[in-house]
Amino acid sequence: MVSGTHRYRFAPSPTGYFHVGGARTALYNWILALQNDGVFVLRIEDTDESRNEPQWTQGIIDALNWIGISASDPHFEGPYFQSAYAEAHTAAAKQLYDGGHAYYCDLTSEQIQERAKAAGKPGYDGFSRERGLGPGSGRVLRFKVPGGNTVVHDEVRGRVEFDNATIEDFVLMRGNGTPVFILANVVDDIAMKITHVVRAEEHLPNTPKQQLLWEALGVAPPVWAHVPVLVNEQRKKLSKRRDKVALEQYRAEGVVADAMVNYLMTLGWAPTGETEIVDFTTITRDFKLGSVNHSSAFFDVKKLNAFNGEYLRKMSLDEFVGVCEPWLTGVGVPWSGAQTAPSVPWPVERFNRAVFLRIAPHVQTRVALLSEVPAMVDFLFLADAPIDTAAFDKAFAADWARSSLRTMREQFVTTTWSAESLKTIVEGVGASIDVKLGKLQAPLRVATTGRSVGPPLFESLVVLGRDETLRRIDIALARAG
RNA sequence: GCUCCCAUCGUCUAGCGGCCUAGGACACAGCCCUCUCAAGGCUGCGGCACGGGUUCAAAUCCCGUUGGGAGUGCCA
Repeated sequence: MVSGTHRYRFAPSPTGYFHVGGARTALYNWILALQNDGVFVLRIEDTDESRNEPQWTQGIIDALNWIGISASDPHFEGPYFQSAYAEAHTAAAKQLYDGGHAYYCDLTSEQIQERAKAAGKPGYDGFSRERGLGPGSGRVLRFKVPGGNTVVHDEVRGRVEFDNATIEDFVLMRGNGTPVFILANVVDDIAMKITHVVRAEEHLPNTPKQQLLWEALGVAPPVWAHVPVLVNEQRKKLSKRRDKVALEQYRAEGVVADAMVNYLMTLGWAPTGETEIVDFTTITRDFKLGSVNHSSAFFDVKKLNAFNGEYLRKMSLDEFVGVCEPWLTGVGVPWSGAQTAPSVPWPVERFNRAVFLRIAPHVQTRVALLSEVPAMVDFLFLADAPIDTAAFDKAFAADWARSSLRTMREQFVTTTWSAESLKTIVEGVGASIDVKLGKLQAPLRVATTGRSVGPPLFESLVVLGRDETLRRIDIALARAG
């Protein structure tokens, strides 16, 4: 086993928004580094020039920072850029070639396919192994896979054995002289003294190749750990193309970091105890690679949202108001990169923090996502009630609707402007015409808030104010005809 | 096709040979609470893929079947 400092790494390629699966893998590595007082190395694998965009790198750093993996933490190292290590990759390739572990091949992929077809076996058949070709333009460098077996010792899966005969002589250097992922990855891991490679299960099949490379390079392989992949409803690996996987998107919708981290950690692993809602300290204390599940896990947005709702409700009022702010003002949270800030439904100058503070306790128990907050309080900051036509028509369909609303209005003029007295008035009106409060409040609610659902009505009206309430009732009465 | 991985409620999981009549959470349904909607409380629905072994005893160990998934690029 490894002695000395544990060095973990997270090696994403900057090819798009930050993937939730990547977030989970990063979290595993981070937690392990924290537990062992080790190091979390961030390496940006930017060797495929065709797919890389520089802006994604900052996105990765921002995303990591959001979930608590801070670049300024002493356990954090990097970012390193794979592209900066090209010389080391080339040198390793030469070492492998000189040592007889690799050879050049000039076959095109078409030729390889033809040979495979003729032989009835898929893959490259080692045609150039003994041809003694030297380097040259268009020639790829291939690894000479030795005979025998390769046994991978995996921290989550145990012992996995591969028959080397099933591993073809894979490419190390492209025809244009650039290294491919598998070589660059291993060389970088060696250069960065990585001791533990914790990554998604999709990498398990090429682990024997990497292990062979470590050995050919004369270095003892790291501890491997392959964690199950995250899948969609169809049980397919989460993909950027067809699934909603961008961490930034969940953030923009109002998922808070703690909820995201907690939820991600319940996928493939579970905290001990009765509840799944646990803080990060508990997670870092209890997490064990050995207890990570072996099967893929469905990334369930519904459950994520439920977690988020719990986190929101657990906050103090101040905290809650604080996290709501960006959705109310359009500023406050760094929607970095290509992510656009949410649009606020009212003119910014109409927003009043003190007013929101009064209604906030009632919205706190009613939202799962922060992005749902504006629609719940927009009636307070819009010049007029944002009338939902269908709700309006339905509320005013009853024959008692207009008359009862008029009666309420009359009494609203002189009453004490408190939730209790408003409720008493409405109840009184209801009793006189034998209509239950639940039904009777509908016209009043739609007239003043524009919607059939929302925060408690009387508290809302108190915050709205007497004058505005009366004005909106008049408008609604006129509209109802 | 080949290689590898996987298999407990619909979903995420607890369980690592007897504490299991299989526990929790999300979702769903009902009830309570209630000015709408939530939140909260209670209740319910629902699972060890199948077949063989091993054992006094198997969800737990072994083998097979079936079913999923991943990999199979001069992508990472």
